[in-house]
Parts: sequence; structure tokens; C-alpha cells
Amino acid sequence: MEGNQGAGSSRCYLLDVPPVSRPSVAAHQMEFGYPKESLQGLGFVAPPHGGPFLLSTDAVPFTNPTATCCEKSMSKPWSNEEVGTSDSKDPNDQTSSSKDGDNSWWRGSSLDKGKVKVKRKMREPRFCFQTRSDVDVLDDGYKWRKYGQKVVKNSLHPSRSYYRCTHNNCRVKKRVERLSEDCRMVITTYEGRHTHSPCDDENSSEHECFSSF
DNA sequence: CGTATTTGACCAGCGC
DNA sequence: GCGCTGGTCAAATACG
Repeated sequence: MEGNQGAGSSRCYLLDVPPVSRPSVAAHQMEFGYPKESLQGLGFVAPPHGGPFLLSTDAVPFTNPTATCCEKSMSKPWSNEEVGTSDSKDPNDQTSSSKDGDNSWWRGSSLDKGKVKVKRKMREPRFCFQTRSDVDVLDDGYKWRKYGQKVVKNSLHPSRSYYRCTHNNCRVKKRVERLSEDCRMVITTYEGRHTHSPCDDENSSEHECFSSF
């Protein structure tokens, strides 16, 4: 209930990242009129000066016609929370979801009662970006741990990877898949908000440039 | 030896 | 109601 002002909404942007070894994603919230915190919480950070990133004004929301490719490539990209429009189901749902979504929506915690899987109807804020890159995992300043991979049908590159933030209480997830039409296009979907700064992960002091965010 | 990744299985949601 | 697909778990394996 609190905090998640963006909960339930998901936006997609098209980024153009050249095929460098370590592409990064930056938040051009100004362009999109996006709240800083949202993007920051999602892990979008400004790269260090000279960082290889480049998000140009080419970046456009998937909701735009230019992004139809994305919807086509995926049978049901965001079934629950539609891109941009979020769920208009009913507000009450939010309360319930925030209730169980509080801490067990991703664990499924079948450890407890045999197999009581928590409903996956999570309403975490989502942002998906389409980038052009050779590497799957964009360097966004956070540390991710892969916890699953799935075969996606209707795709020439049927591999979708699932990552989770390695930080202690951070439940942010990331989904990475390649576009079927263009193997160089990577669709990255962030879900949730980071409860920490990138520096926490990269304790190596990835510079204060992050703090400027 | 500790940590990260891979991979198969399981489960829930959704469409038909 | 059934089948399909997506998402997650957890054991096994690989790597540093």
C-alpha cells in the first residue's frame, strides 16, 4: 500500500545500446516523465562518466507502435499487468496482493505447508527495456543471480532467463530474453524495487555518481 | 570449499 | 474441465 505508487504499472522502453561488451542502461526518466525514484529503485543507474552506455532519445515506450515487435514476439508478454495501463481489475485486489506480496510472493514457500504456493498475482512495478546488445545481462550496477531459465515458444531464440537481485532483502527480479526477430535485441524486464543502492552490491565503490541519482 | 549457474520438475494461472 | 505456458524451486554441476 505504501510506497508502491508505481505498483501495478509496467512500462517498456526501447533502448539502443551498441554491441559493446558491457552495455549499461540509464534512466532517461526525463524523456519519459518517469519518477526518478521508480527507475532508481528498479536498478537503472547512470553509468560512470565514460561508461559505455547510451540511451538515446531513440528510446521509446513499447506502448508505441514501434514496439509492436515486442508484443508479437511474445505470446503473452505481460498478461497480468498490461504494458502501460496496468491492471484495472479492482483496487481491492491491491490490498490483498500487497498483503501476501509482502514477503512470499516469489518464494512460493512450499517449504511450509506441503505445497501452498502463493498466488503469483504480484503487482510489483515493472519496467521493460528493449536494448540492442550482444550480451544478455545489462550492467545496471546491481548484482543478479540467475535462478531459472525457460524455453519460450514462438521464438527463434527460445531462451528466457530469470534473475534475482542478490542483495539480502531485495526482491527485485529481472527477466531477460532475446527478440525472435532480431537476436541482437534484448528485452529486459525489471520487476520490483531495490531496497538498496547499487553501491551496496558493488561495494567496490562504483562512485558517487550513483548518489547523484 | 564456497558460490554461482544449469536444468528438470512442479505448480498456478489462463485460454479454449 | 483440460491442456498449455510461464514462473519458481531445488538438486546437481561447474567454476573460482
